[in-house]
Formats: sequence, structure tokens, C-alpha cells
Amino acid sequence: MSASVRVRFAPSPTGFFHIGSARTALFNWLYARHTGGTFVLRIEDTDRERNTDAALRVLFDGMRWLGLDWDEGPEMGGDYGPYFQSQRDDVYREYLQILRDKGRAYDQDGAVFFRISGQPQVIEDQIRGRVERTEEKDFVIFRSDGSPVFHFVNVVDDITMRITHVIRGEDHLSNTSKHTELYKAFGAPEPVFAHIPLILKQEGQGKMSKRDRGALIEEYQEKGFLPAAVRNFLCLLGWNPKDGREVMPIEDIIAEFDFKGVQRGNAKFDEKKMAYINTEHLRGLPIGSFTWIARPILEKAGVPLEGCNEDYLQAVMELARGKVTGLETLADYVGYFFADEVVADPKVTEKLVKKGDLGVRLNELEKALSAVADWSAAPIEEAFGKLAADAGMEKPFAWFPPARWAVSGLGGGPDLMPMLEVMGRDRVLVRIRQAVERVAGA
RNA sequence: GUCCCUUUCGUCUAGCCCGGUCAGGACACAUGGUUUUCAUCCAUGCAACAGGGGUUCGAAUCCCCUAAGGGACGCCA
Repeated sequence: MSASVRVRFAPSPTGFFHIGSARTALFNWLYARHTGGTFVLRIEDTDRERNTDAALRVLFDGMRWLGLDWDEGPEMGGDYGPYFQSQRDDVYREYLQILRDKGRAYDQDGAVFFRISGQPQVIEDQIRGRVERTEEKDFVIFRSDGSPVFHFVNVVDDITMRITHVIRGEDHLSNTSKHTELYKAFGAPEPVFAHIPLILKQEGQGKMSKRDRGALIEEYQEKGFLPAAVRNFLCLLGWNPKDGREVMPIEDIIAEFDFKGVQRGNAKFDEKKMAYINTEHLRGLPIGSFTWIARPILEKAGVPLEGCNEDYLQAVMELARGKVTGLETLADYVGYFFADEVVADPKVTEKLVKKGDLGVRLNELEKALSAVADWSAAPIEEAFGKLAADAGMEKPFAWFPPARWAVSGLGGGPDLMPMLEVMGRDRVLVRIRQAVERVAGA
């Protein structure tokens, strides 16, 4: 199959992985996977000063984190390398010579200029339709220091790497006439172009810049977002399957992805929707995976998990899953399950103390819970019911907030009964006794 | 300034190609319900065809103009 699709992502390592770049990479990757084609990663490192190993690592880490595996490129090899522009100088010299031989390149002011044809360039863009633009000025292809310029290397690399489809941001649409002029000058077939919309910042105007919140893939990695969720959200910014589905497994997106579903207008970033997509993906996770992912995040937040029983950890995670909207809030939500001492929220304490009977309620609780033979949710609930009955009350609501406060120090959290069950009888009783002392000391 | 692209609820969008819909969905927001609490869950609601001209019995859908937004005009990529 000589018609096999070859697409590429050609980033310049800048030290951060911008959300817009990531989405361009993603759309190329999706198209390759959808068509069974090849996804090439090429590093545009002609600007030597900005390129460091650290910058490359940010890029590779980000790509791999998002699951965007490349078929050819750095660390993978391939038949069309090298995949660093800094190593392709001889290719560029060779192609420059072609232009010189054809009389399409000339020297001026120490630089090499490309002589345009001046013919209107017609681009049959897969997303925008027919676009015409006429290039009006000859442009530099080699700087006076001898280094080749982006438009030139980009086209030469795409020709020599046999790229069939160029999928990139709309900011390159106006540049495309330069590129088609070059393709024609080389006598090379033009690739199919598809210019995707840009991602705009959610407040203010203009496209997302690296300083905007949510603009860097590293942020999501650090905050514990699920890569599958970030990837899903990025797909939805400018593409949709037309049938209303939003939260989708990547296999389904790959199956559906095509240029018809790509939006023409730019899309504003929306962190709320991003968070929602993340929550949905979190919900869909099996508890084992959830725990596996949550563990390092909890440890990073300072929750002491060393020596922690695996079943206990998983049981706590079960309580949190489905309630928590983001992994970054997990430590606050269930951290006290693992802490040695309960740190009470002063506001909640004050509120309970004001009611006046906190000490009494806690003592009653201790007595009632000590008597629970089989420590699980239902018998515990019965013990609460008995407390209420003995006090002549319909429902045991009066004991709920004190119990929650005693074991967690908080006013909210997971459902109380399962929470007490998971925490275990000993820990609960100890904490209630400590709470009694806290009240006495206050 | 010149050129290119774009325009449906606050946001992401379906519908547009092949004119006739109460212009649909999701997020957000609001209200109500559930819940000891809550960041969960359920229900309901709010809210849009940028403007102006045509064509047509009929226009979000076709044509023209204007406006607004975005982008490109580097010896950056």
C-alpha cells in the first residue's frame, strides 16, 4: 500500500509542552491511528540555544503521558531519519542546490532567498475547503549565518520523510502559500493539508499562551489529572463525533475521528469542562486502578501511607471514589483516615461546641459504639438508632455531626456509617476518647 | 496597513452541503428533591442562529455587504 498515510508532529523543544501543541500532536496521532498510518515525531531544533535535553524530556514525557506513541522519530528510529533537524544539514544543502540549479534561489545580503513564482496558490484544505493566497515577496530560506529557515526545512523534511498529510494549527494557514511554492519548485507532490482551529484563552482575548492557567500539559501531570481525561477533553476542543457523545474511550475516538468532525472556529479553553471530563473518567476507573493512581498523589500531599494496609487503603479509596471530583482534593477529603491525630477544623468545632452538648454526645457515642459486637455499617447504624430511642428521639441525627467531627475533625465527607466501618472499631473509639479530651481542654 | 480564516445559548457544540425542527445535547449557572454533611445523585429551569440586505410561500441553512473575533505578514518556529 503506497497510499499509506504518514503524518508528523514537529515540535520545537521549548522546555514546556503547550496544550495547543499537544492537541496538534493528538490530532495527528488520531488520524494516523484511524487510518492505520504512521505517526512521525520530528524535532525542529534549528534554534540551538533553546534546545536542551531537559526541554526534550518535558516533550517526550508529556507525549508518553498522553499516550501519544510515535512510530518513527527519536528513540524509535525509522527509515527516514535523522529525526532532529539539527542533524539534517546535508539534506538541506542538497535541496538548496536543487533550487539553485533551477534558478529559484539567489544570494542577497549574505542570505539565500527563494524566488517565488507569484502564481496564486490554491490549497484544498480538508477542514477549510478551498483557500487561495498569493505569495508576494521572495523570502529567506538560509540566514546569513548559514542556517536554514523554518519554511524551508519544514517542507524539505516533509518531502524527504514522505509526509502525506500535514495537520497543523490554523496559524500556519497563511504560511501555506510559501510551502506550496516550495513544493512546486522542488517538483514534489503536495501533501494534503488540514488546518485545525486554535485554542483560545478562557478569559481575555487571543490564543492560549504558556502563562495562562491550564496551558501546560505538565500542570495536569502534576495535579493528578488522568491522562485519558486530558486527552479526551483535548479531542473535544475542536472535534466531536456528531452524536452527542463526549466522555469516550480512546478506541471509540480513534474509530470516529476524521476531518469532517473538526470544527472550523477557534475554541475557548474551559477548565470546568476539563474537570468534569476528569471526574467522569475517574468514576469509570476500577477501584484497583483508582487506588494505584491515588497512592503517589496522597503521598506527595504528605499523607503518611508507609506501612499502610493495602486493603484499608483500597477501602478508603472506595469511599472517596465517586464523590471526589479531582485527585488533587483527595488528601483533604480522606487524609485523616491515615493521620495519627485528628486535626479539627476550628469552624466546625466552634459550631458544635456552641450547641453545648458535645461532650455528652461523645460520651454517649463511646459507650454505644463500644457495645457494637459486629463492627460493620448496619450494626453501627443500629447503635445510633438505639441512642436516639433511649433519648426519646425519632432519628439519631444529633449524634452524626459529633461522630464525624470526632473521627475526622470535619463537617463533611463520605457517608458516615461506611466511613466508621472502614476506619475500624479501635481507631474510632480512640478518636472519640481523644475528642472528649479536646472538648474538655477547650 | 495588507492578506487569510472564522462567527448557533456564558462555554464546547448538533443542525447548514440536500431551505420547512418547539433550534437539540453537554458543561456552567439557578431552583427544587435526596442526603447527618458534602465535592455525589435525581428533576426542572435559564439561555443562542453577529447585524443588514437579497432569493424564496418559507432562510440558522443559499447569495451579497458590514461588523466583530482570530491568524499571518521575521535572517522565530
